Amino acid sequence: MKKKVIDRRLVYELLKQVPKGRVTTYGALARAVGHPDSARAIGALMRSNPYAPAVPCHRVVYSDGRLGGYGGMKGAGRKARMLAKEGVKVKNGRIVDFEKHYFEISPQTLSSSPQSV
DNA sequence: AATATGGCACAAA
DNA sequence: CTTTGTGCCATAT
Repeated sequence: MKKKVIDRRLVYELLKQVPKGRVTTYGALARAVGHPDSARAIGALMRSNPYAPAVPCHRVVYSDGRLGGYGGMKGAGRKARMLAKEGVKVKNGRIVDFEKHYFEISPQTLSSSPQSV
């Protein structure tokens, strides 16, 4: 039993590893950090985004390929614009070729020791 | 410490 | 395909 605390640092690091013009989902990100069920938690971390703008939280979208939210689901339009500017085409709130722009994050263990049990 | 909020995911209809 | 409802978790105040 380990602590069920998502490593903020790890989340940001993983997110930072997402190249420009590429997008990922909270779920995938959550998995990358070792919390496959904490997709929402990831959003929670992004919400405060203490590492902003070092962390491109705007590159994180829904698993459905939609944009998701941004500032209370109000600045989603802005997010779309940013992504479009980076090369991710967004059409009517939906990412074009989402899976094509989708970037699967590698579960890097960062500086922590994996110590698999 | 507890409540409210929130930038999600998945299933079913 | 769209919409509704539920479950999960962490943050901020």
